[in-house]
Amino acid sequence: MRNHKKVSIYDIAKIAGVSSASVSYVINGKGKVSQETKQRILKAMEQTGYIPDTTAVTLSTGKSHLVALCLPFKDASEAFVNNPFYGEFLGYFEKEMIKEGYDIIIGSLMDANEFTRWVKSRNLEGIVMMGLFPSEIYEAVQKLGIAVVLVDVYESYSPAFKNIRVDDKGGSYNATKYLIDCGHQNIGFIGGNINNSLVDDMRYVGYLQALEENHLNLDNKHVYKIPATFDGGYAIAEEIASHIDEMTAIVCAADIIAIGVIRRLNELGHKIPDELSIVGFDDIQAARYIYPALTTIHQSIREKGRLSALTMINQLNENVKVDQEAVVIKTSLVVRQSVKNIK
Amino acid sequence: MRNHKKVSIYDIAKIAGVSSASVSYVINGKGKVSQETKQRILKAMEQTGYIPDTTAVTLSTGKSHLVALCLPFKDASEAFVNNPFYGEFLGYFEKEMIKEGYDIIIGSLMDANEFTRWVKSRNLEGIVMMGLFPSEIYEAVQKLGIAVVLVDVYESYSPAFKNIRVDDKGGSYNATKYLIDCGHQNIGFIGGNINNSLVDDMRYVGYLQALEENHLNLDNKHVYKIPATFDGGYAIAEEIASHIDEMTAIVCAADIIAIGVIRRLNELGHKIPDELSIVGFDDIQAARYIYPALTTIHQSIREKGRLSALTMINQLNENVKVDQEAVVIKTSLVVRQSVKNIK
DNA sequence: TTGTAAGCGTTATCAA
DNA sequence: TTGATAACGCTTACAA
Repeated sequence: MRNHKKVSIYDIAKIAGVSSASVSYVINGKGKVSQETKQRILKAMEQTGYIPDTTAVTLSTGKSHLVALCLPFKDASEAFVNNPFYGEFLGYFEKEMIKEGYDIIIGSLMDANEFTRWVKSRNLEGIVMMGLFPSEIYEAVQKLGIAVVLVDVYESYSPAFKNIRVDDKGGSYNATKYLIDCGHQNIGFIGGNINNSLVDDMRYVGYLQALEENHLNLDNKHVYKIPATFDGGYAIAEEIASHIDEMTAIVCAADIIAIGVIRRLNELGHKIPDELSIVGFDDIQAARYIYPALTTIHQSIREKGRLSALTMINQLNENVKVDQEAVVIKTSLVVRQSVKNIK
Repeated sequence: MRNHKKVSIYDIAKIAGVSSASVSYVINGKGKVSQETKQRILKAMEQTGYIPDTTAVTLSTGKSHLVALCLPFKDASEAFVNNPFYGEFLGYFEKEMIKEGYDIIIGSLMDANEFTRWVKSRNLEGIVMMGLFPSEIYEAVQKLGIAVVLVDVYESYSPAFKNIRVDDKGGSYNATKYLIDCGHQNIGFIGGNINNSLVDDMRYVGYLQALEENHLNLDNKHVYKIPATFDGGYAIAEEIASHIDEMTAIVCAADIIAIGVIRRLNELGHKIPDELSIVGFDDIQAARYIYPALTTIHQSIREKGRLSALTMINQLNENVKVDQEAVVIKTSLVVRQSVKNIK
């Protein structure tokens, strides 16, 4: 059927004049094989251009060296298109996993049954779930009994799940505090529902906390809840514009929102940051693209991806070092041009 | 070893009181199985929650239902981070492949040997290669004898490779023609090296052709070659600025370049499009984010991803319908605000 | 229509 | 230190 029958450990065993077991031993560095036979085997592998078959290994050991990255969208394309964040995360995550010999496949939002079938039929060794899924999915995942890493999730479903998060509250606090330090007193907030998760709430809480600590009033009129998309920001900007005299600054729970707001405000002839200072959260690439460039809270997607991978690998190797409940990634303020000092 | 030994076709065969072959038959809809036994088998599968093991199927049939998307970067993260385009493509491509039961894994730039090993050990059924790879890779791929789809590549390596491209020349022609129709006569060009491939050349050719057909002079002083990145565009903007009186418009071979140029020009206090009209190519999401929003040539990443998948599936099914050399995706002009009519 | 059994490429147990 | 051999879960001649 296939072109040139592939060479198996039997072939190389025959050539080297040994048993297939010995071949397997030298491949895996297990068992004790004399230097001499080892050399013969190695030479045979060389000659024949032997390539081990991962599929057979998987069938035999149950280890597929395959890990899934799951996104809470019906189509993964939805995620990748609307938010470059997912692509970047995938890139960094994959990079680390590949080093350890794992390949990544992408999963999307499916019902619990489908999900279970998929994971089992592929013999996936682990899954990282970004953002919030319906709770029945977590139950299903738990039953699977494989390595799980949750990213950007505050809800706790199982002590077996490892968590990677960003310091959302602290970041938002710092963003708000920065505005206050720049002399702003009337500061609004635009929150989105990022995956419907508590991430957004935490960012709101950070904002609130900064206001309180500085004895500033919260004016609920100036707190907006919208979809965390460019279009969401674009749309709410009209409303913002009509209240623009009542605030001097606004904090956005996501860059993509801020970008939409700024875009529309520009269109409406408002000057940023002269008429309104704006800070974002995330520091996506596009934050640099716009004018004025967006002052924002940087979260390292690289770190997120890398730590997710390391946490995963730790579990896969079953030599879990630290059993910490969650890894929290620090944020930092990136000052660009969307905030005016009005002191 | 594993929790609860998984149920195999033997288990369900026993329960149903038939042979494992019959079970396999009903799973695959092959062979003739009487309605009666079929029902018994189905019931047993139901009861036990049977889930077929893809790994075993692969080992037995050689079909892994796994396809690779390969990116010409050392780290795939490089691609995903610098250019949201790759993530979007992945999303759309994957969506179609999943419908047909294939999962996708990501490949990067490796040497030919590594590449071959990877593909063979995973029993990949096909690969799509986006952009230009070193030629030894193509030789290696050809030897593999699996389904191959080349995206955005003009060089032809093998008649066995299917090609998906965008009408780069035509798009660029239209962009330039649009400027001319708006009254522009002195039109510059900024080209990047997109994967070092001929894509960029084609876009240049389209620009040239429009100039020629309209008896406009090409002034080589106003043709720039830079890296196709935001920073590339940002950097060249100073130079552009110093010649801004000599041109009224400029066409950029990629949106991301145009965005960098506009960003810097804004910073330098130049008014776009009053002082300089700019058109891009690609229509990435960020083209809408900036102000003024970028007038550009739209290429449908969705179509690209979809057609790549369909072409791949066609080959995998070995019922290749049309043996066309290449699929060319049409482009369209998206008029936004970065071009001024000066007639 | 159904069953038997070999084969896919490994690993790993148990003897030798 | 080595070699037979069963096992992993499925497909598929071939025989019944």
